Amino acid sequence: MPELPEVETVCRGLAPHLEGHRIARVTIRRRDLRQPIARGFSGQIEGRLVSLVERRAKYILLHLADGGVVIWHLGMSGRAQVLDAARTKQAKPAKHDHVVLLTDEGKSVVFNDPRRFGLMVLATESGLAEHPLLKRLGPEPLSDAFAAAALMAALASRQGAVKTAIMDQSVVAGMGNIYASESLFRAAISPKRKASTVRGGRASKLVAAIREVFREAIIAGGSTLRDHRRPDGDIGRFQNAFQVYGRDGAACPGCDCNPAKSGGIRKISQAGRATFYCPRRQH
DNA sequence: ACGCCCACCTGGAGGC
DNA sequence: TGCCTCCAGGTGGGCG
Repeated sequence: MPELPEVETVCRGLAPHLEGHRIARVTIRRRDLRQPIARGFSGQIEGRLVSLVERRAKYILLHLADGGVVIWHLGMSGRAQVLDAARTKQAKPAKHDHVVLLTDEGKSVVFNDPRRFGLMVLATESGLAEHPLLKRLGPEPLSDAFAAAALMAALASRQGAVKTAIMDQSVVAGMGNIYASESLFRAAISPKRKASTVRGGRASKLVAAIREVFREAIIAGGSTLRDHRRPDGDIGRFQNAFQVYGRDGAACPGCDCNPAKSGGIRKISQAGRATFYCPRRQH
């Protein structure tokens, strides 16, 4: 499920309930996620103060005041839900609720993940940048480090398709399958174009398109196809703004190509993932 | 080093 | 209703 905008939305929803608060108790109902939750995890978290909630790529980082960091990934189907004190008291765990963080205000933060592709591990603040999960991540697309020159350099040696390349987390941190198609559409670049040929004006357009799509999607609270929810339970709205994703057979919103006359949005498969694009508009 | 294929896991949708 | 197949927003290991 979650790509950069969804994870950003989750972080912003969690922050008011966690920052400046202590984690009073940790309940683990299943440890066998993508990486197993370590035996000592609860003991190392309980009683500690959360100083900052932030996102890096598709990871949620819960910084603890005394030097630890919880690295949390939602996988494909993960959700983070905040329950207020009253609901925490009466709530019985739902199916696939794997971890519950109880705060000093009596609220709970619940990690629910049916497919268990997510993970939650404890790292140290000092070793964070070199952590195996984080050390190969590329620049944050909404930061100044993500510029046309940097993107060009990252793509220069790549012989494969640009769509597959920008989904590599070392190229664009936080990119995922939906926003890759949407960004390439906005930049009018074919997803099949060889990555190394995205240079100059095309690279600049792609950088701008990626930034624009992510910014708009964050404002919309992300995209809800099935699983994504804000921590308060609300769904995102950006799925209503998709221009190509999931719209194969429809007319392209950027040109007048008629689906009945072999125009319209096409669906293809690249590296095993669905890609949507308009062959008339994107080159 | 890169690129492709697959596995990991559950559940929803659609066909018969 | 039930069974079967396919598909899904991510990641990384194995292989060529």
